[in-house]
Amino acid sequence: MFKHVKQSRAYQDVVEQIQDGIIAGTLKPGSQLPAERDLKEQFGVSRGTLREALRVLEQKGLIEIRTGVAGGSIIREVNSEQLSENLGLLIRNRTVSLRDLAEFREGMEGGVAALAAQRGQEQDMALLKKLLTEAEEHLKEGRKGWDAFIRTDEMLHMALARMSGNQLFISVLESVYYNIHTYYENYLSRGKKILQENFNDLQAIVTAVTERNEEAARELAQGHVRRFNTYMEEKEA
Amino acid sequence: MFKHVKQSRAYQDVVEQIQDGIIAGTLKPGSQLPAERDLKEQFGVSRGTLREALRVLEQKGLIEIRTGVAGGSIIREVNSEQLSENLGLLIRNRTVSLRDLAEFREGMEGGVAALAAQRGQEQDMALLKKLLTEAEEHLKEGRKGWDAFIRTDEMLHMALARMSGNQLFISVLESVYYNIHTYYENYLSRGKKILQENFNDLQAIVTAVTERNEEAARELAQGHVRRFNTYMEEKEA
DNA sequence: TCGTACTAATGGTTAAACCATTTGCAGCTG
DNA sequence: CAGCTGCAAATGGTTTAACCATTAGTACGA
Repeated sequence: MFKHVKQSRAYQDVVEQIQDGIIAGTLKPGSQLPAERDLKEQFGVSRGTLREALRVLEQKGLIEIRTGVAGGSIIREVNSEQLSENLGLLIRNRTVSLRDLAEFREGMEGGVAALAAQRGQEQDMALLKKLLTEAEEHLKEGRKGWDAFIRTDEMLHMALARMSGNQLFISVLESVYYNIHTYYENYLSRGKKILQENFNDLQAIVTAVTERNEEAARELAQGHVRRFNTYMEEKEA
Repeated sequence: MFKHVKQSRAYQDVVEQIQDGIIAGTLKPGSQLPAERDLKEQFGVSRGTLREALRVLEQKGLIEIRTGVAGGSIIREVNSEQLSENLGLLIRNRTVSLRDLAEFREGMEGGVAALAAQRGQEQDMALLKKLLTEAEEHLKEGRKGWDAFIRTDEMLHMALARMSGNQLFISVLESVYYNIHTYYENYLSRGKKILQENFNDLQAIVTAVTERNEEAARELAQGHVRRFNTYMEEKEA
């Protein structure tokens, strides 16, 4: 439950002070920290120690460091980049398999679809229909449209996630998709028949969402993901 | 898709070389890197630069650094700690509401229960029953057993997550529970009647899991979480 | 008006020294 | 001999001071 205490590490103290400031809102995204030579005075540490702290904060995704005059440490808008990186590391160390990723996604897409049905605005619904039309067009293009279809499919899923209004779903699903595409691109299902089935699923989901039928959206999305996981696993074997 | 290239940063090069070694398996978990004063020679950089690289690797969770003779940088077994930290930062920074956390959890618990029903071993089932018995005892203790009941409830949910055999579920749920307890402890439902209902739900879920009834387990777990989210939201209002 | 070159601010790197922590061993003591 | 004490050495942690590299702004000249 608790993390081990590492004592007498000055840079850790610096990291925590800045991090707390960001979380508390004292340090707002976009604003700049003082220059290293100033900061080291304020913290009462050497520049080397301060820089180790800044490296840690950078790795956590909390700041971005630019060189040159008017450069320096800029507080970042927090995003899911670091989460993605860590997921990627886990995956590459074989701790997380394709099956794990897919199962995880299955767990979430149902909830996302239900929330999207509940909270989507008119403009969101319009976007869904637009993406659906795009997908259909890519499908008609035959083999050369397959990759584009898969991209559109993903955009549609991410649009649903954004409609859920839940940043956790958005960030985590972003990570999952990023890692699936980076490390398992080849296992994504292709082929006329299977993509047609995929499209039919999407159409049904979008219809349920636009009709604000939460339970139908949940069931359809879950079933859809589950079925396509099976296809991927067959391909993996 | 691609990350921005940051040029002329020597420490990044060091990070990548070591990280690649770990991923490729050349550097195995548990093994030690040479001392800083040796490493800096091998990489041809100064000690300060090398240390910035080590700080980054440490923050990524790839190495652990110990002081003293026989200390140094030890390659770590990759685990979910960093993922949890990132998720925690996202949660805190986005000022994610209790509702967001709860919805997210709702999305996952169903999948977890279904997988647990599918993959649980005999000993896992035994643990579930043991935890259920404990929970019942805490319930009988009245008001003073409430906190203990909630802990047991959480342990039961984590046991289910572990039974799923999916490291992603395990890591993410760990982080979600940790953050709920850290920031929303006061909103957790208490009271004789409500905890009794909670217990009944748990009993039903465990029964479904031990009978390997995936769909029942999924439905029960999802419904359970959803219902208790409503209670929490009422309390929040 | 445009472009070139200089200037200054800022992060990136280096070097050498010293501090702090930890392990293990030598030697002392009972 | 058993066990404690304290020192020595290895290793990470920190400091200092200097210099290199990159970049935005500015002054100046074609």
